[in-house]
Amino acid sequence: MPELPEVEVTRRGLAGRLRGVTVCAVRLGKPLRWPLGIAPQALQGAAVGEPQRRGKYLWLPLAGGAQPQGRGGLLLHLGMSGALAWLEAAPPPGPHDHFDLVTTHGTLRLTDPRRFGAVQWSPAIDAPPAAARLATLGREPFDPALSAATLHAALRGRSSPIKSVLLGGRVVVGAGNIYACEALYAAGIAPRTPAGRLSRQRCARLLAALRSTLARALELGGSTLRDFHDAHGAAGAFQHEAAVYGRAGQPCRRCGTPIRRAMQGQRATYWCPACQR
DNA sequence: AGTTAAACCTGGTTGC
DNA sequence: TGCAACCAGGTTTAAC
Repeated sequence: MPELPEVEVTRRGLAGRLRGVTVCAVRLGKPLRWPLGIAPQALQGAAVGEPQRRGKYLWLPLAGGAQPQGRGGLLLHLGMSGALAWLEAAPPPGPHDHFDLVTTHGTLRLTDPRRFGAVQWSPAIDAPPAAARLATLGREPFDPALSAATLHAALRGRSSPIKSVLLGGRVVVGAGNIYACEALYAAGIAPRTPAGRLSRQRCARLLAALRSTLARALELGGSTLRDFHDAHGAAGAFQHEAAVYGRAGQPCRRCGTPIRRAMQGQRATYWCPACQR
């Protein structure tokens, strides 16, 4: 679930709450995608910093731990079904609670039924292993340096469908299956169009559509299909506004043509065959 | 190098 | 009702 808007909503919900907070303990549940990479007790006494986001990853800085190797931070990913919660009084962990950062002021808890999520310690965001995770990521969608011209140049020569390229995150990060479908609809571009065949003008439309789609999702607190909740337990509302995602067979909100669904690279793609060319 | 398929997991829904 | 098959927000690895 968690695409850029959901991760950013989570970050904003935590921002300001972690100031002056110190780690008391780390509790681990079932294994997640990656090992933590450090002994949990080494993080005891570390001061928690402000969370940062890169793509769909969160970076939580830690400083001044009881042991010098505690310095660094945690790289977190919510996977498909993860959600982070800030709990001032944490109940005992449930069967899907796989990571607790217990602090002096509350507990940061990762709940993730499918366990595609991850938490990994790294000595710095630009040192391994975090750096390796982030190295292949494309541009941030709201990076002012990302323009229609740079997007057009990055897509040149690529034969993959534009939908797959958006999902890949190596050109521009942030769009997952929901927002890739929605942005392509807003841009009027058929998802199977070879990426390298988009004109510069269509790249401009796509970039604007991606930005407006993600911005609208941020306003609505993201999308909650099932598992996602922000740091304070609130669900998102964007799913009620989706124009194509999950609407196979229903009429296009613009022209009435039934929305189509097809598998593309092992993922379901939704589009309007009349509005998207 | 670029593209595509399969794998990682659990739970909910659908269909026989 | 029971059970098998299929589907789901993402990334990583292996195999063309």
